[in-house]
Amino acid sequence: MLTIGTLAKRTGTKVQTIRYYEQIGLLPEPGRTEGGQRRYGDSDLDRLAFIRHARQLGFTLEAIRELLDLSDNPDRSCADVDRIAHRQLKEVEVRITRLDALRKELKRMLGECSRDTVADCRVLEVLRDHAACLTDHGQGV
Amino acid sequence: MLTIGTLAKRTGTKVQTIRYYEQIGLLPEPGRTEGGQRRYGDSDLDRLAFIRHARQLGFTLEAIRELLDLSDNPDRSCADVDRIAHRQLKEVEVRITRLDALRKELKRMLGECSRDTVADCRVLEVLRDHAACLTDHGQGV
DNA sequence: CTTGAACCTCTACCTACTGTAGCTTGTAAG
DNA sequence: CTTACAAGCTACAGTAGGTAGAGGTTCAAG
Repeated sequence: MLTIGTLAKRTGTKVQTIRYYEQIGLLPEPGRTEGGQRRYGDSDLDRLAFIRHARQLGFTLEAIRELLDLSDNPDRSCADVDRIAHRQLKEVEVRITRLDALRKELKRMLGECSRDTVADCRVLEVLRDHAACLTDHGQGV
Repeated sequence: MLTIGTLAKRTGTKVQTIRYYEQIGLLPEPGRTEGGQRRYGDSDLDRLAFIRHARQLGFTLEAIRELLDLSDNPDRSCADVDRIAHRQLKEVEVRITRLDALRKELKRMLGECSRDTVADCRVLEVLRDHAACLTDHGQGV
């Protein structure tokens, strides 16, 4: 039987985060000692490890909830899992594309800075530039 | 004199967001009509455009606050602006690196999926894999 | 003068946690 | 057996960066 602190250390999670996962129903309510402290088993460790790994891969808690549901029904089609993972991959790729454009813009901006006073700072000028800004109302990062 | 709705349309911002920026002190309190409605001038449009453009480049509101402060004191050194922009560039590059690793992992995972039932789904197996997860407690995405 | 779109304030909600206050439990040492 | 104290508990507040809705008021066109 593991205490919440041990579980936290073994999965690299904060104690509060574990209680939070329980609160939102991602982790089942564990057994308690007479005094009311939580005690976990190995299946909790596995489940939490799964959650943390998926989080590291950028899955939202909602997606993880779906994955756990699928995982609990082993006879369902793998295609659902596949679909969720594909969606995640797409999102990651979109984010990368956006960040890359952003990186280029920042580099360009910095390349033009003459390092003089703010009055004629290129960086601020670029940021002030309406032409680029008012015409493009795409999503932020 | 512009209404808040016009300002919103011209900058691609939601009306509530403009009021939110005012609330946190990023935008100055504008003049009001007798009835209490906000009315903006061109300087407000410029400032908001600046904010939105910087947000699109991924700057935090705190960083934008700094940039606006610098912008209001044109005699200060451009180096401060440069420093903020460099910090931003670094952050973006870190995020890209992380996302790219993530993309590779997702692709690898999906490549191995046999599309059978969940019972032997590779995606879930990878997510369950302790070896990778319990040993690496790096920051999430 | 009427209509209705756009404005107002205020409050609550979102994600995914994190931190704090004030109190209780568990455990090891003496 | 007692004591000390780390680690646990609940409950609530706060973070970023907004977004949504209720319920009421104002503005401008027809």
